[in-house]
Amino acid sequence: MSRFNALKADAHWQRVWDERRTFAADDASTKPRAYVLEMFPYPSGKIHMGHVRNYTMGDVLARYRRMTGHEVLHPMGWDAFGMPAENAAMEKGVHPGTWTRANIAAMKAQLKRLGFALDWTRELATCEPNYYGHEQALFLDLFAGGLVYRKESSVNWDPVDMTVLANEQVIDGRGWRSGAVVEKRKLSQWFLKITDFADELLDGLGKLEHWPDKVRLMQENWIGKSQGLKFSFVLSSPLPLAGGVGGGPVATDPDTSPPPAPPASGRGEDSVEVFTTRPDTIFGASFVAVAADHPIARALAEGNPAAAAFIERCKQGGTTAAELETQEKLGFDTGLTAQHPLDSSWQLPIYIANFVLMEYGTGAVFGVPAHDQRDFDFARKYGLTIKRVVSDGATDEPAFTDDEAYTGAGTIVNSHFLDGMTIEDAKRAVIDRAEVEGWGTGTTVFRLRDWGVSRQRYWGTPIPIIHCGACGVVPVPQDQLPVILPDDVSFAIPGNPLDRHPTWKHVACPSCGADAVRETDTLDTFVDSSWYFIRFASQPDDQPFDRAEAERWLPVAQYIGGVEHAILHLLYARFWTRALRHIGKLDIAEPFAGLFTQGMVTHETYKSSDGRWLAPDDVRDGTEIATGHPITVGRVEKMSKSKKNTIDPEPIVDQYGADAVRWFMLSDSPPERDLPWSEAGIEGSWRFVQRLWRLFGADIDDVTGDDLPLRKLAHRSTTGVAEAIEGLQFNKAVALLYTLANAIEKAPASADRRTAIDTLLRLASPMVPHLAEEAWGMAGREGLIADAPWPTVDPALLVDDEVTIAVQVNGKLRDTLVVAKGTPKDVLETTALASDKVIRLLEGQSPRKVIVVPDRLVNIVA
RNA sequence: GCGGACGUGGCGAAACCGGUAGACGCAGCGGACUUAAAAUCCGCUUCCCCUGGAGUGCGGGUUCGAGUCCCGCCGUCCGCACCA
Repeated sequence: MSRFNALKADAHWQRVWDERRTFAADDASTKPRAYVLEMFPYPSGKIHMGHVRNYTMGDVLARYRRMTGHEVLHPMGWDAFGMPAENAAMEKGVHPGTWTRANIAAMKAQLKRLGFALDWTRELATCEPNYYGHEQALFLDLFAGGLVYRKESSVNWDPVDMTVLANEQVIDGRGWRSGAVVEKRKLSQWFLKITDFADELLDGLGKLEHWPDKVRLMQENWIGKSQGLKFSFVLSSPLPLAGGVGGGPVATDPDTSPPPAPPASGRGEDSVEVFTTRPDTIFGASFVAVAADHPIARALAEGNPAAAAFIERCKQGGTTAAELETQEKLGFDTGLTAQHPLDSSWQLPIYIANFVLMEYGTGAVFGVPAHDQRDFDFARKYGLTIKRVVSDGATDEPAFTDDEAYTGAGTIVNSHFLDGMTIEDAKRAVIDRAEVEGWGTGTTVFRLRDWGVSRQRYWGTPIPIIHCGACGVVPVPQDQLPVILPDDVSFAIPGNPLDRHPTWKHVACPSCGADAVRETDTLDTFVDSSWYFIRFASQPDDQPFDRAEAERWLPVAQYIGGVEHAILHLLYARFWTRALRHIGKLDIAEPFAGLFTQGMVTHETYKSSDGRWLAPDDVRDGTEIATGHPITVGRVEKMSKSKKNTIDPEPIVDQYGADAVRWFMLSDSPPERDLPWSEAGIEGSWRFVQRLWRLFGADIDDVTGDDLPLRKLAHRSTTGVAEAIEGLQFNKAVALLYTLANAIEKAPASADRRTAIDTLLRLASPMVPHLAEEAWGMAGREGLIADAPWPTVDPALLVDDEVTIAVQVNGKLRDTLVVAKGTPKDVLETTALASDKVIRLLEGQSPRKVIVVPDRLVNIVA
């Protein structure tokens, strides 16, 4: 019998699936629906092993759901805007669109070769006007709904590339591409009001039962809800102001919508507002500190060179983790003092401090050195009072002699009316009193910031806004959408080609007809990926989606992707979905009912004798092929170009076929953990594919006879594999299939064996679909196995009538008994005590105690 | 610093509610077939001082019984990070 010819079979069945549109989802179907989605790829040009693993997992689930009678939506598209296309344009002189579309074509061909059960009729690319035009419409809907605003904000500016960089693109203070020192610049940026949904997004996490705890926790921390007290200290002397500092820390653009945040300096120029989560320690305060860019600091700097110099110094501080770790707490005594809200005779010094962040809370804090480590360090350095107000039970003395701050539980002391209270009670008491007396309010503060979506880039969705000298910000009218990116752009010089395009940005104001200019910023590509799963579910020409149609598919039943998207993408998509609900476009709260984050594909790393990284192809039998020198084998790490330990899937598919690659992706490692790629592993997968082929191809006509144990195993395997796939435990499903295949190979010919082979074929078909179709066709079966049902299970065959009982003496295994299931306790005990080994161990003594667990074990305590 | 996850053979890993630790795969070893090799098939494969003993990172505890539960360490990885 011949080998399984994967190359031939793969191509054949992929064509058949395509021609028959086997995996096109039917919107009109009455079957239960299952929306299975993997995170769509960025079209970099080539798929990598991570894609293969991700899409194989989704594919097995999608194919399994089809077999269990679901109408499955399993689409694929392209997250096609983004910087790499512009970089390619700059480096190779190719248009970003040309580059991107060629990459899409290449990657689509690669994906097709893996035989994924995808509905290609719904393919979309975010860089096409028929996608981003609808996104512009949604953006304007959100704008009309009050969820979009514009304000000036500080950005990372690369002065060489003349563009804004994301925080992730700033490495040690320099642009990742240009290497230029990044500047902070104030630019007018568009923001989405994700903070309006902070509480909702946080609460919603609790209902996402089918999400990994890890991701929920990460989002919870990211949203960062803190409850406490916001209150004002009255300044003891008026600020030496030159014309006033204005309302808040952030000067607002004249043409903006109202910014959501109230001015941070509270009641005006004669007070400083602070936020604290520890109002219970209010009597332990010994100073007030404001951020370097706080209005008070800025006002002071105008007339005080020393203050100005200090603020400059703060700004130079590094922002990397390591720098923050070691950076000294620095303060500048302003000479100003603030009056304690509960004691008008108590004056606290006001410092400008480098550890206070303008972005969080009110940009000002009060310091309680005894019970906050940072305040403690600061107080030690500047000789400020350290007063105990929380007792750990050891002492109540106000003099605090410990070496570090005490942040644990305890009783409030040295605090007037709070004395004797617990921390929680004291918090409540101070907030109540502040609210009654009117100097503060109980407040919730979030770490989450509004989402800045402006990017000074060409290859993105144009923000559909027109700036008119007379009318201000004017949305592009719906009938003028989409705002299409011009094709005739040049990347010869840095900066945003849209901004310097000769004609594109010049338009008549839709409102008054005067000369006006388009917004030349484009949207963050995370906007594109915040709603693509809705467009997959419904894609009419005249609107972003049909509400009823989308609601029939959504939410996504199972979403699968990398954990690197745990926060940004998944939080933005959750926000966008809730924002659409808020404006009445779609009544879905959570876009992804189930989430699974898969592990990476890893590989050994190799280094030459002189320390160069070597690719797996450069290495054979512990030596470098080119030089013959011995190599060192390094850790197993994530595949990366820099360490040269990548394996390109394409030649692997050429050599072993899609099914062997798919099988390998599912074998051995639990899907959420890393999968170490190995040559031996793919060889093993290939051998198993061939073994299956031999099993399926054997002559099995006209055999009769029973094989009850095998029949039972086939039924047990069917439930086992089903449970494993539903739980996304593909490694367990694979192990069960090996076990079943092993048993079938060993079993003599019988009718049960023939049926077991059919069962194995169906159970394995989601994983090795090409082989399964080929075997199915060869056996002369009707239609496609892709359309065949999952085997039915006879529950009676799942129970064993014989069980093996463990016989322990003092908890150690000494013997086993095979007895009928349900054998009564006393019989088990008698049988166990009659065991030769037990008799020998007991040495004639009678047991002190015997524990019997029916169908499980007998433990004899001697 | 804060938060979290994880530590089981040479390797990837299983082990349900506390009940026979190591299923399944890889690698390895022995054998069959072959002129030979590949492929395939059969068997072995946690360790040791092997009629027995030890063993799930280390040290304690609870229990008739602990990989699983509790306490304390050690280590690895991940996320956030001057968050008031």
